[in-house]
Amino acid sequence: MPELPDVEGFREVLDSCARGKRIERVEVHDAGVLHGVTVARLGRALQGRRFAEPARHGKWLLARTDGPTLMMHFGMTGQLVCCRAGDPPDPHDRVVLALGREELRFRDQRKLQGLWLAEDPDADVARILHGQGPDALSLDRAAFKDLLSRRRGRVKAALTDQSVLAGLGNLLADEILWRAGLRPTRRADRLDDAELGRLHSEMRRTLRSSVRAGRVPPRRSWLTGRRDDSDPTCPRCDGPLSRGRVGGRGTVWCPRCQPDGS
DNA sequence: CAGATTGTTCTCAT
DNA sequence: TATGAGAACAATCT
Repeated sequence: MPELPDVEGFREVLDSCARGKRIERVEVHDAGVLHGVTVARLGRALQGRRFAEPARHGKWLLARTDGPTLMMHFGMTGQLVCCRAGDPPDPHDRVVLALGREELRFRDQRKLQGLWLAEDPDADVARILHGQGPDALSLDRAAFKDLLSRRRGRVKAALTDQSVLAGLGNLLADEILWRAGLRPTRRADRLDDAELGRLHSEMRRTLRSSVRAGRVPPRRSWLTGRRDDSDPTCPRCDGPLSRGRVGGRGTVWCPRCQPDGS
């Protein structure tokens, strides 16, 4: 689930639930989600700290405090939820930060990613985010075109490569390519200027609507709302959608609206 | 039971 | 050097 819009939603959860509040207690229910930090060290580093304004880069959420920064990555199934203290625990609540009346819970079924601690909020954040490309929402048209036109692989692979631009996942990439009318298997460096321009506009439009919805909305007018149908049809032309594998991920496209050649 | 899954990362091949 | 395929990771669901 978590792509840029979901993580932006978690950032809002963090902002409204935790900003300005003091971390009274750190409960680690499953140390398997901690990366490069022990339970004891995490507790010592966070206890007594106050949350500051959170930030996001791509799919990373940065929970800043008046001390270290807690960095979260949600993998495929992670979420950040704000509960009242004493709300019934979910079996997948891996880490709970008690804030007084509220609790911030890092909930994750599969534990593919998790929590990192940046004790030095400048150096460590930079180290952990090293290799991430620019955030997809902050990329202007010129920079986007420049980035994509240097990629010789498939355009979908470029869009979902976090080192090229950060934030797009499998659903968003398919949705954006469908809207732009581009086959996911097209080589990025063979897209012409108009196609790159379209791709950039559709990326921004799709991201904006998705951020508003807190996820890539499965509306029937979107590709995302059709991709799990047993015989999916294109919301635009009503023709059958194709399924395949691009860059190792399940990919859906419309053979009519997303032509093969250029 | 086999196969699939919205994320990342690593290895090996091209 | 850059890409791509496939596996691995974990825990389900179909």
